[in-house]
Amino acid sequence: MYEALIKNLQRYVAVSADEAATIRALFTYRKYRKRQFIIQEGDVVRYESYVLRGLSRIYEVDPKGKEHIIQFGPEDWWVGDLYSFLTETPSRYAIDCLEDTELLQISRPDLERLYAQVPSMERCFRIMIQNAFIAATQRVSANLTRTAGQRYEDFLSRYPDIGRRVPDHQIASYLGITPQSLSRIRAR
Amino acid sequence: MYEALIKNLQRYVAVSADEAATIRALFTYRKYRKRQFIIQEGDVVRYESYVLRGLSRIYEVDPKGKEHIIQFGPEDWWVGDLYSFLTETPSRYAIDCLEDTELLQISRPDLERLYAQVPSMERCFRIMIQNAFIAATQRVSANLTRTAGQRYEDFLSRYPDIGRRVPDHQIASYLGITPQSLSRIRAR
DNA sequence: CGAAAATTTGACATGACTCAACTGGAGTGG
DNA sequence: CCACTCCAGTTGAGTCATGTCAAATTTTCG
Repeated sequence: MYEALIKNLQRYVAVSADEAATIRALFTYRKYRKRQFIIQEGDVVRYESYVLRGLSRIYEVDPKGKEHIIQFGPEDWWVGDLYSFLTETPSRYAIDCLEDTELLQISRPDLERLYAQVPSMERCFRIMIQNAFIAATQRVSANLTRTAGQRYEDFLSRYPDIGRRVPDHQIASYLGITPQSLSRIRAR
Repeated sequence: MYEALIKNLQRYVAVSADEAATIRALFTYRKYRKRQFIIQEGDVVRYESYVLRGLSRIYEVDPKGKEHIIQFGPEDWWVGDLYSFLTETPSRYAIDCLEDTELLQISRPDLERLYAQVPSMERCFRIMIQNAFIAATQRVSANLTRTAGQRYEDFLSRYPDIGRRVPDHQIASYLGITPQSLSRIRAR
């Protein structure tokens, strides 16, 4: 089951058999059920997680109790809260599962061991984070330049799969609008 | 003048005298005047730039001709468009100078040489991009959870310096509101 | 000083929100 | 297998924040 992770890392750097063994040794397999929390608000995040199977969501709860989805975590994505993970500070976010989910998790010390023992991982993670940064920048830009309706269409064409797997009100939360507004947009 | 760059890189990794020489050899110093373009929309971005002095803005122009500021680039920040830079694709963004600006620029081939000749740069850029990603994620989250007025206060307390250096209508553009709305928010 | 840019203000339009009610499935347990 | 509940989605009415358009005022800077 580590194969999916290793294949994914190999998109960016070569991974020898030895190195693959090190990777296998440092990541821990873990299963979560639908609705189960991976992280709760206020936890110090101890693991970054690669999604083998399933779907989760990272979200924030505002003072009025409303949930705002920051990101979905489908197969082959990473979920976690880098800020909390790196600073060992309580997280403002919660992560829970929209479907039964299987993860490969790595702790902070083990990630540092990984960088030390497999130097190409430094490059590999640099590239993966770079891609995540580009995506986050595009999302900031879309929030500034596009209407809610356009962002909804963008979302469906970029993540058709997620669009089929989650209820509309979760997508509304990701887009930053109410379920009612999304319903009206869809009715156009 | 390369000292500021090297000192900044040393926040994350050690840099030997030899390595510093390599860095000096691969970055090019360049000056821009206020209002001058560093990148124009449609350009393929050939350089990532470290800001030695001055202030620039990365922005996008929407179909109605309105400018939306994605990011400011003050001293010690990096400006550019990673997506265009990496994919050699025309940029959707423009970058121009709000003040006279001095940059240290590196091209894609030279950046690859830097990674090859100074392996710790792979780690250094991983960490810097990681920080940029965290900041971008926080901005996405703020757009979802905070009102325009709160985002304005957040901006002023996080970047008091930029708040003093740029006119309000540029901050409005960064916050995603009109100058008129910002003026009314300020009047509260 | 004078022109251009930035900011403020007013009147009005509009898009999204809130609150509320209603519809239609999906899942559950008797 | 049906009744019941729960949840997602839709729809309506009224409100509010922000946008648009226009003009007046202030500030900046050549």
